[in-house]
Amino acid sequence: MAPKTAGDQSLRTLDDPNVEAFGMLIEAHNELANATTRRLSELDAPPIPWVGVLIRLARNPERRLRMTELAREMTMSTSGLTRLIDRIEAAGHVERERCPEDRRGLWAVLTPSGFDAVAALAPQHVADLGELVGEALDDREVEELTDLLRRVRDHIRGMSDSPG
Amino acid sequence: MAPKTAGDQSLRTLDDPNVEAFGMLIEAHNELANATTRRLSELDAPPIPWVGVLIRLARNPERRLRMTELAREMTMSTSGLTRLIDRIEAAGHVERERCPEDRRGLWAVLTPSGFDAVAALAPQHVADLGELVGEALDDREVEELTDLLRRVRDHIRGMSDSPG
DNA sequence: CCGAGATCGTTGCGCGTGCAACATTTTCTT
DNA sequence: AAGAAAATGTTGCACGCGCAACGATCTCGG
Repeated sequence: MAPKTAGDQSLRTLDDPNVEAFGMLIEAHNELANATTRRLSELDAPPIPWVGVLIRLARNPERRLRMTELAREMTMSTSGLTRLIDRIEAAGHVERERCPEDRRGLWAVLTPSGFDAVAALAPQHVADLGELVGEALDDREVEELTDLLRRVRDHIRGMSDSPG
Repeated sequence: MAPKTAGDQSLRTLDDPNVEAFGMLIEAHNELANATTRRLSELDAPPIPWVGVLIRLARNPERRLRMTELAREMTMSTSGLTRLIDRIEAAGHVERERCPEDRRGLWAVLTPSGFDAVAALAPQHVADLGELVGEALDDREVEELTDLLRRVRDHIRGMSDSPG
């Protein structure tokens, strides 16, 4: 019998369901993000963060969202969003509009060009995700996955709102 | 009744379970990655990618992995991994070792210092994830989440191995 | 045995992001 | 009403990553 290394015990701690879930979340995310990016770029559609912004704006009845709110929904820093909107605005898909009732604030407003861009990429995007996700999981499982992820997300957001 | 914008129909396509799951995967991943990074850095533990490398090396009985294989497991490019290992090696947690039977290849080998680092951060890491994930989901749900994510990951990996 | 092609890991380069600091405006406190 | 504190969005800066190109080595076919 080969002698064990001294620290083996400490490592067994890492055989933990939550750690495993975390690792799998990272790997699945990376695989899915890479695959989706590849497919989008083959149709010279914009990269994923652009799509995230455009979709969120398009879903809103007003076709507009405040910068900070958009950053929060995108789970990214406000400075990151500033540059992101810079680029999307340069492409003509979005415009900044001053906010009357709070003169610090800005609206990110979807332009007609931006709307067309979403409409153009949507079918292919849906088809891609159907292939990448829908083929791996049946309908019920997809909904379950969404539900589990949402609960994790909301739990963490709730913690950082009132940090321990 | 307010008249509808012309393109509204196209956007309804985006109300798709797979798209929703995709969005939730990104958001949950970002929230979890941010929260975990914050907690690790409070204990001046290394950032997440370091932990990913160290854990994978520590789990291996030989305490070593080939660069390309490690990159594949980390779901990152080999060039990205080269720099990552550069930094971890500079910190003394890993060493590169030439591969006898394939003189192109290198082993990334965990050093005792690297092993200690994993052992030191493991308990806190497990506790953090217990709080971030385990509190949001019960045991069965965590395993279900892991299973669903693994199946998505493997499905995509299978597709890119034999691309359409 | 030799050459074409694949594989391994590294490098130059550009890009997208987060952090800290900032000006501006709003909100809270007293 | 006035000053402190918080919130909004932008900027300078540095960092980590992917892509393309590369030298080195292995593999396979003639």
